[in-house]
Amino acid sequence: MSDAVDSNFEQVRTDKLKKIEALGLDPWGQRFDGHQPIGDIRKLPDDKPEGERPKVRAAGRIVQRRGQGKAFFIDIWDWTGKVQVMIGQKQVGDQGWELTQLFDLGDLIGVDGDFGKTRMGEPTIFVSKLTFLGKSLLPHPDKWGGMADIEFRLRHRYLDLVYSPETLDRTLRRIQIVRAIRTHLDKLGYVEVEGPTLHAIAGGAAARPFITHHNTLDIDLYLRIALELHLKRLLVGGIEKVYEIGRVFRNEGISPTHNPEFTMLELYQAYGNYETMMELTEKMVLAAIDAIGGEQKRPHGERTIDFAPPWDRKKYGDLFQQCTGKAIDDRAGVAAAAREIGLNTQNTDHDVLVHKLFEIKVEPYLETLDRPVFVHDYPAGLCPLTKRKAGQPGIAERFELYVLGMEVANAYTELNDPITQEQTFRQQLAGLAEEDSMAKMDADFVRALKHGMPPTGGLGVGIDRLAMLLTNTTTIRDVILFPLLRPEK
RNA sequence: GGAGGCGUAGCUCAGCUGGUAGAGCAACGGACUUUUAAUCCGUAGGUCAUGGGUUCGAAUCCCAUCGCCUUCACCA
Repeated sequence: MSDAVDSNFEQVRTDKLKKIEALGLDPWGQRFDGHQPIGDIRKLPDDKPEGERPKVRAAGRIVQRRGQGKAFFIDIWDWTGKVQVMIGQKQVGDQGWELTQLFDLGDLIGVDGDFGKTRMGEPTIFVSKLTFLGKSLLPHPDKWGGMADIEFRLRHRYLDLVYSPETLDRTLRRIQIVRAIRTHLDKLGYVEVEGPTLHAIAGGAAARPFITHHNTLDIDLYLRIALELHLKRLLVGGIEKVYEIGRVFRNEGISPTHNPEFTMLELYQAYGNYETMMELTEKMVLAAIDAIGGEQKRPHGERTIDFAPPWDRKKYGDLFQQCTGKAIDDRAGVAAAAREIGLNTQNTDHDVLVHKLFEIKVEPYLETLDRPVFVHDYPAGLCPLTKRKAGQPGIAERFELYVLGMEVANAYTELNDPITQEQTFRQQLAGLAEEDSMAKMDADFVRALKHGMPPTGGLGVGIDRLAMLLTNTTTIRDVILFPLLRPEK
């Protein structure tokens, strides 16, 4: 961006600001009570004859202007809609007319007038009184060109919200989705809590944390990578149905489906298991869909997702057999299939090998499905902190919800056995690479478990990804208002 | 982090195998009291991301740097 040119535009507008002051007006505006949402005004009858028209008061941003001699037609925008206002020289007086000459695209104004139609049939506020509410010193994008540059839109999200209707729409729908989830869970008797964001030990997931520092205590702290370990402490404390919707931070790559900070729902129900969570997940997502219009067949990019219940449930092992032709416990067959596609089978755990094959052979198949599918009953080796199925020590009670191949939810029958938990912590630590060595034994958490945690069903949902799927958005950066960007130089 | 692509006026974009930087909107000056693809006449606006190099001559070719996008890897 060229400073010389910017300051030129800015200078012109600053000069106008001074002229507005010279008119005795406040160029930054004052409290302006009682204005009606433009969307509401647009619903008023606009076919009344002059004299019987509804009186209205609106406030908004000037987004388009058409001068016509002694009359101006201006479109003002607020977050509920857009409406044309007509400003006539006779109607607003000398001061109002002089002010009108000083308007720029982007300025904020308030209008009082009555609502009707012009001769051309356009719903219009015929202004009797103008109030100046705020000057814009920098030029806004023009309405016709719009905002096409992705980087420009991300760095000027405030403009994107005004000039890209889909951005505002998507933002509001995401908010409705989250609110519907909260309402649904509250109705079921879950309570929402707020766990700490600064952790002495970043646990609950396999991810690299961000490091920060507390000055007075003089200790390094980590931004949380999961909500899990504190919510489980609350289960020990008797809070039986608990959830948190909150930001977690993972110091990893950025992609259309990954932002370094993102919003997770984690939920735990004492005396439940993963089946409890499957039922809950389906109902909760359907409640969210209801909140934003209710269509269960939803477009997503080139595809259509059909959320009509009941959603399919497929066993991990069955999918594996279907897509690889090998039984999941066929050690020789799995190894052979792995070698066939160039995987190193030396010193690799059988279950780990199975999952690599799953990613390569099964996930592409899951991407082809246009309905959500619960994949359940995972190999126990993949989820050490999950309870085993009764009588099947090789199978863990876990499911993941896949939609178009995207992992949206992950749920477990949680391990509440502190002895196994502690062993697993130790095994993980022993096998960690140098760069992951910030992971530590969470002795305090194990101590909590030793006081007795109920058998529990637990669920995690990536809220951003769910919002993507429900709002037909293909990049996570468009469901997050301020995704991480490198700072401008 | 690897590989590819992109970066021209405030915004949206042209600019061919190297030959004096363009348009529309926005802006500025003037005209017009009912306009709605966006009235008419005129004016101004650019270190072509940044820094090097090749060349008589670079927005255009080469190298490096910065930023964004796509993709792979890691994850949710």
